[in-house]
Amino acid sequence: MQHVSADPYHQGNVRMTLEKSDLWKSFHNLATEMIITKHGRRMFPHCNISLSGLQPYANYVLMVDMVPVDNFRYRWNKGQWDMAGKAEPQLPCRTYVHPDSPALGSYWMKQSVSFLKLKLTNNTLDQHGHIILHSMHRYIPRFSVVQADSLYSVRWGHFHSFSFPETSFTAVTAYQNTKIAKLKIDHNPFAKGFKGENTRTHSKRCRSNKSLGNATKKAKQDKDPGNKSPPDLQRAKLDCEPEEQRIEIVVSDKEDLLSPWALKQDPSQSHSLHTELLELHDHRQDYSTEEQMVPGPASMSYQPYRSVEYGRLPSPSTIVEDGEGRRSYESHVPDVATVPGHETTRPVPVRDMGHPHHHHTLAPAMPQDYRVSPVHLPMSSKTYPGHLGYSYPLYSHYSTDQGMGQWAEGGTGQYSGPYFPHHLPFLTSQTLTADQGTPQRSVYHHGNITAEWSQNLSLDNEADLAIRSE
DNA sequence: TCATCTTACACCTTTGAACCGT
DNA sequence: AACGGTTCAAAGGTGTAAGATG
Repeated sequence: MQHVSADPYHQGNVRMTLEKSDLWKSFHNLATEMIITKHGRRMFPHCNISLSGLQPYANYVLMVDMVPVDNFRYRWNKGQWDMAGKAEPQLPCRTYVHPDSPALGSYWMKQSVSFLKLKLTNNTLDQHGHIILHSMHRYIPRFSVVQADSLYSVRWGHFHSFSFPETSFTAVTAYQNTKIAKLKIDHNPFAKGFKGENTRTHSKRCRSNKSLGNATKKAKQDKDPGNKSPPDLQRAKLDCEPEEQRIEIVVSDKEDLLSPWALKQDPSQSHSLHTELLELHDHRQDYSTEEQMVPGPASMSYQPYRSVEYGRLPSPSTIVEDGEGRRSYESHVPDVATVPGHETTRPVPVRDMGHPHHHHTLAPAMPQDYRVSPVHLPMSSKTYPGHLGYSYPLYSHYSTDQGMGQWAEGGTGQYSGPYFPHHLPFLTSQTLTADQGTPQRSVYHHGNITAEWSQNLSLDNEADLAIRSE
């Protein structure tokens, strides 16, 4: 198969559209909750996007990670979400790489891209590559498209990052809002067993009135329909992070952006703001990337964008809405290739991860600090038509107050060294797991061992592409 | 006591192998 | 032998209830 590398300086205008936007909005209007479990739970609705504006014969890697919306912990109280203090220290941020990555632009644009198999967990020691989240914290998925011929070269790619306000959610271990649970039952085919009140199981499960479950008890509290919004939600900072690591999120309550928190509290204010910005300013990075927040329909009269060209001015952008309610964001930012020469050549000690001053060692084109990003690779990255493949999430930044047990403990596939290869600030240290129950490819990326991994990856990708081209 | 988390469970869909007919 | 359709069992995705935990 012939690979044609696109001129990084003349990339097209990348546009991303959220599929099933209406469904997302339905959940968003009730304050979306996503169950997280020890062994990992899929999202519902799951992330499904479509892409355009890619170069058909250039390879791209698609990724998604979960960005904390703010720096608070929440609690469900009397039918509404209340702030319940400061957020827990940030966990090792994992990035889920779409199992088809890398693939040609034509492949990504041919059909919508599903992140169905992405799983969320609250298990900080998870080794299955699931995205680790804190319960009772709020997140928003961030999709990233980077032109790269392999995961190996992602580090040099130019990132286009997109977020959709209606996909924000609160991670929970059990549903707090029964309306959310009901909505999930209504739309998730796997939950059909819970449809209808007259089912055998339902009557069986309701046999005990004195032992009402969490959600049942909460249902009584739901009598109060007003989901009030913490006023501070409109502007919150991750001030638990060092200055350089702060993610600033500016959110207005225009339209339904975070509406369960804002509109229902005081509808009169729902249209008081005519700006809708959600900026994720990650000051840690000095790299070139674009991060774009797709606004709600009501915001069509203006041009909100979140194209954060770190160190550069944001560029013009266009909001596009099709007849089916899908919204997309088109990037007009001229891509600027980042070159390896921007990186430092000094290895970074593990203990310094998350240090406020480490950002100078960053690669120039990563949405987060991926210097210490152990990569999960499957035994094979092959995916077949009609079958979803494995995931090989990347791991991003740590902060100093995060437990490192996940990486520090010994054994197969465990990181054991204090340094990361200086020439691989992005793909580093290990392959922890493939899929559950799958034999692990354990490679510690030091020196020429890295080349071994690279070779394996390359071979897998070649085979993958060959299969797809058939 | 309370909020939150974990686990087991029944029910369901999805998946893929086996089987059959053409 | 190859292909396509059907069947069926296993695997795995759901929310709920009940108990555990801190």
